[in-house]
Amino acid sequence: MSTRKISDSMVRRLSGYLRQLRFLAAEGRRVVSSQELADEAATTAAQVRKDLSQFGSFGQRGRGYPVVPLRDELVRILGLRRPWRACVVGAGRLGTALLGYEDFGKRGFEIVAAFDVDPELIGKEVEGIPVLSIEDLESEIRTRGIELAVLTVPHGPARRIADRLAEAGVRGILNFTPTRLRARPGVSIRGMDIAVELEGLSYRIVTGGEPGGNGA
Amino acid sequence: MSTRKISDSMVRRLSGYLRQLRFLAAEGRRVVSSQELADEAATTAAQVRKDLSQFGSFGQRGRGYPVVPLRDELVRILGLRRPWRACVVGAGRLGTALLGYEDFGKRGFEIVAAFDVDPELIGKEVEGIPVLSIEDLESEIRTRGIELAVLTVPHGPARRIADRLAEAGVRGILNFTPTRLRARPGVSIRGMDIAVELEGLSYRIVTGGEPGGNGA
DNA sequence: TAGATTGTTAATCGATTAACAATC
DNA sequence: TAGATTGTTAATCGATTAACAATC
Repeated sequence: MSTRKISDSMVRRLSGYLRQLRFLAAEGRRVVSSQELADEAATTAAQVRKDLSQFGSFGQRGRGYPVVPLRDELVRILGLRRPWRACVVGAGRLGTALLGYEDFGKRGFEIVAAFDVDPELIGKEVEGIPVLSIEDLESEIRTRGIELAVLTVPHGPARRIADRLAEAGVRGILNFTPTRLRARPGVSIRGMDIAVELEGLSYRIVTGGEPGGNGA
Repeated sequence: MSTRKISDSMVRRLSGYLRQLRFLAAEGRRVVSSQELADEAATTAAQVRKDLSQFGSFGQRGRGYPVVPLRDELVRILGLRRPWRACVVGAGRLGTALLGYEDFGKRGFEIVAAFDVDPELIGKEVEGIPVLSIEDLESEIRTRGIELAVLTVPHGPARRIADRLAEAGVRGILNFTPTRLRARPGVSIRGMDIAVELEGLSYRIVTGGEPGGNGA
């Protein structure tokens, strides 16, 4: 199964191809060229072909790539054939906003619970999702089969809660806190650090460059 | 002034060093080694020294880097000496959550306005920030001297609004929408794409790797 | 002085780009 | 067949790592 090492930037590009393929499939398109995929994902046709060829030969020379089979292939590669069970930890403003983020479902991520410390919230539902006590974090994660966590707690408890999530068997954490989490074996971490991105924008602007970084 | 080309990943590391330097300065620490900065920013001591040496010689051999001067140097390099005037476009759940995100101010970004289409919201204040009509986007941006925009509108209008922001003279856009914005000369763009990051997590988990990507 | 740690050069590694034969 | 476009190899480019002389 051709397992080279795949860089983060390549995985991001694969997400971009998948998004475009889903769009084209919905429109009924049958075939797409590497050039067209490249345009949407802000890369080059050569890069698209190189990326895809890591996993097999999905296209037809002279014709392009068949939309639906390639989409399904990318869904398989990215591990999205079945939905992931996820929770939001921290039902504050940001957490609540994310509970209502409808694209989660569309993209294969099912939010099954939220956790918070606030007694006012615990036991209620927000956006149709039950808010549970963070005291029961470990047991609820186990009984509900939760695999991913979106972390939106304050800086103070962030590390400790990340440790508890790892302990409870969560496989991945999407970290919206301004806290750098230390790596834990068996747990993948992705950071969404607003301050870091804003500082990146600031740097690009003052140096007069618009190498827009990722273009997402 | 040493102007090599600086990669996005390097700018992200610089943000990480800055964060740690601010923390150390608040604690009263005088000196820090490349090794200590590396530990916090999830990189290596050699990388830290290489990164910093792009901009000058800030350390003392045998002693390390002086905390406050290096912090100030990074503030200067990243363009953070004066605060950036920013707005949030789209005062829905996510936009509102971001309006209350206190770290903006601490890190040198001042939110001076929000924009929305909802007549219920227009004219009110949310988190002490005035919500203005998106009809007045261009004029308000100009009169209020807004330089950055945080985009949290739905997919539908995202491209058009990004174009209007660019037209009105905004220098940078932090894009929380699931829409890929096309580059515009003079406007830097950073994407915070939740779906892309979740798919990245998914891939890392199914391939059993925890090369946690960024660790933010 | 002896120990520590930077700044910088050279070596390595990995990712991107270019080119083109294969083939639809 | 002629034109288009992939898959793949080779060339280029850039980023990271290692090593060590300089020097505090």
